[in-house]
Amino acid sequence: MVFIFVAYPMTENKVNPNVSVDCAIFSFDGNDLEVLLIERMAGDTHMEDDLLALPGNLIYESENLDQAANRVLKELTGLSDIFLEQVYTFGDPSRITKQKDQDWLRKIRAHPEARVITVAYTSLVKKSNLKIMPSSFAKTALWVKTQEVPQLAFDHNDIFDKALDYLKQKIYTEPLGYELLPERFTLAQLQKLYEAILQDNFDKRNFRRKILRTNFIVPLDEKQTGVAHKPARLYRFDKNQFHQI
Amino acid sequence: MVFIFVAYPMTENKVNPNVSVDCAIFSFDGNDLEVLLIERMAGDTHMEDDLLALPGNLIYESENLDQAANRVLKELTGLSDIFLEQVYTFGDPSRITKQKDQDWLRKIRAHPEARVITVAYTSLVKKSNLKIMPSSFAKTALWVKTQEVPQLAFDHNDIFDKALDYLKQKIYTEPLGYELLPERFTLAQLQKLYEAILQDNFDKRNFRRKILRTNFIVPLDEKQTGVAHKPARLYRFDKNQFHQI
DNA sequence: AAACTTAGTGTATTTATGACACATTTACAC
DNA sequence: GTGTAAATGTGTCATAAATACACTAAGTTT
Repeated sequence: MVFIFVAYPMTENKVNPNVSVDCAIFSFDGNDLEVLLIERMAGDTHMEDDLLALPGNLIYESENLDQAANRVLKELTGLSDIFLEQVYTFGDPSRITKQKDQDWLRKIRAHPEARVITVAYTSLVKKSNLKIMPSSFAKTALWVKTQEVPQLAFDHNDIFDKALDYLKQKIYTEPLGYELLPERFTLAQLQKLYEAILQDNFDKRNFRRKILRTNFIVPLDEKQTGVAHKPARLYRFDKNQFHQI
Repeated sequence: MVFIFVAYPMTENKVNPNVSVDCAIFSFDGNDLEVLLIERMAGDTHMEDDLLALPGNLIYESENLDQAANRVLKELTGLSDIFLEQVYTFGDPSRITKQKDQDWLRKIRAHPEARVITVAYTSLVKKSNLKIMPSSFAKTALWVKTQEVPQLAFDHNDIFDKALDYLKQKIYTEPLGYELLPERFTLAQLQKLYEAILQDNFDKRNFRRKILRTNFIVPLDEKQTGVAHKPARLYRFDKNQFHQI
């Protein structure tokens, strides 16, 4: 039997050296869905006119995939304590064909030519709670409206699409707004969120009837203040209720 | 920087040496859902009282994940030309804790202690079309009713559960029966299939009305023959129709 | 010809959906 | 302080879908 020898630094994963995780993190600005992207860096070298990317990196040998996703997201963006869910795994040998991706990998990876298999994760977060602190090879992290996502690194556009599909499925059976809206919110805000995710428009009266029937939101004895029109009643989520819209 | 050296035979995947695929293949015997399992073998050595497993094996360096799933399934069971869909990826470092799994890996793998990350695939097949021909390390391949699945190798019970959940979701939006029933079938057969997948019972009249409204099955001018009761009308699928039940 | 077995069908009630318009409450400008 | 702008909040009707429910029909077997 013929053997070849490959060298790995101790700090790397020698068992699954080319498995990564990528995170599609969504937020809502009141009107549009947004996704968190990073500008990547190669050491100290600035990459001129580089592609934006979803935050992601290789996994460690001793951690499971969920842990890897949480760690990598934190390292690149500073976000932690986020409930990440697995979406899909991408492993096509041709994932890495763009010149800019190859240039970047050559500067940062021990095996830049290797096919990397990546497990995609997604989550929803309230922007207001967050201070984004890019580090590791992320020069900056920024929110981009989902309608305005440009060409991304690697196959990250495919990953982004898959994550959005996952969201659309999920909103039918789970009260997703909990992660995206402030603690107290109006029904108009909730409706805009559903419209942003499902890419549709609903009749206000019908939407309210349907959403209130589910019991997963409860009315409060409070109103908006400081708005130049009739103030809307505020609601909160009841996490113990399940629903099906 | 400290380097360690690891040896790999040329025929192995040195880039992603511990990534595998596992397949949960379902069939329907007219009453129950069944899943395809293998008895594994270590070279020529019979493993006494071993656990059954889902067919699965390591991927090659040059193939994508879908291709790997198709190849592995064919090598272990002889099944080919099957539409396999990705379900979920399992990568917990503790996936391989059962003694019998460790014994088996030691006999068959270059790196038996390595954490293997596995991508789960699923598909539906008509048993009638198939000749199952176990080979590679599968000693036998057998159909087991989903209600009677025993403890399996590795975390294959988790994989099986996830694949079944995937099926349940899918039957609401796609005419799954196409892959599981004979070309011409009765509405009673179709109903039993839905009941088997969704683990529920439906009223005959209501089921018929609902399923016929979708237009994805079309009535034929033929009847069952050789049954000791009123023969049922036969139907076939119209693959061009989509539905939502 | 009687018994057995599964096929095939209709109706009434309740619940959900979709379409649609106007008065109410606040802030602000004048 | 009156008028205007802006978004809130609400009800009904028509249609469609879901649910619950029981008997006759058409074959085979004995």
